[in-house]
Amino acid sequence: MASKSTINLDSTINSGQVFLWKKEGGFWYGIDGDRVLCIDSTNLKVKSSGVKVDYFRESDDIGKILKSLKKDEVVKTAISQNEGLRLLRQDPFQCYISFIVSSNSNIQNIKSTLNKLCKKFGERIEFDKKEFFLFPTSASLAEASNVELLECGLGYRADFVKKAAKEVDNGIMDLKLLKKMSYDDAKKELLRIFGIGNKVADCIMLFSLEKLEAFPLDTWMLKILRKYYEDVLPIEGKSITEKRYNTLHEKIISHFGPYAGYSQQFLFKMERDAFHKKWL
DNA sequence: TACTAACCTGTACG
DNA sequence: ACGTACAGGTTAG
Repeated sequence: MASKSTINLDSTINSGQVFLWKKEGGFWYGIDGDRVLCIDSTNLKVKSSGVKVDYFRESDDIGKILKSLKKDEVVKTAISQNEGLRLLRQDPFQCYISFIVSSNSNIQNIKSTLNKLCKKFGERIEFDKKEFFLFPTSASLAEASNVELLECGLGYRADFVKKAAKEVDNGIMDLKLLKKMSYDDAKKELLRIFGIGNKVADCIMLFSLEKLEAFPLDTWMLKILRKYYEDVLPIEGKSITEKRYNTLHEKIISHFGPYAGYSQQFLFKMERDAFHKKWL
């Protein structure tokens, strides 16, 4: 079992998995679906405005997971540089929309757009004598006008967001159900959605749908694989096609093991930090 | 099937 | 001030 004291909040929040967090006077405040989370950075006490969930995945056997991950030397180094980095268990709908918004964008833009979406379409609540806007419901985004969505800075993704929200709102896309499905089946479902490709599907599955074998391959991860895994996991060609993505993913699972998603998170964090890339 | 251009926004740089 | 480069994944051709 993970002890909360082993979690490094700063590393965890600044690792590209969440966007709606801000630090104010020793406290981290974050939006997760229909609630606000507040975490004391020093003793990691969690206060929440809504239902409690295991947001920090404390029920994971992190000792066992880390032991498995450390079989790989590069990951072992990445772990030593980021002790306490953890995967989070996010609200599925927020995660689904967030990573659709993330496509072909960067962390600063994603954060800005998601904040605007919350402000325009989310419920306003007071928590800790501060004002917050919860993540919009699928219904509110499904009904949103194009103009309003564009005002949030979505650009051509406005169409993606609206259609994706509609699919959830009318029940055709059942995110809860995807949690119970296999990796392959859940992925097939997500890929139906306009605006969701391989990378975004893997992010949604890893961060909110209990698929620890998901290994999102973005430009950074491709860079990492070429740099450290040239011999074990060679990538043919310059770009990554659908077919290559799938065959590579299978090889990744057999190399990194069933918790490959955790490996990905450590590697991603390490490499972006090495290039001094900005987080939240 | 495989490759490539187009897509929108915000920021940084000259 | 004004253009140009760049960060990013998915879709459509």
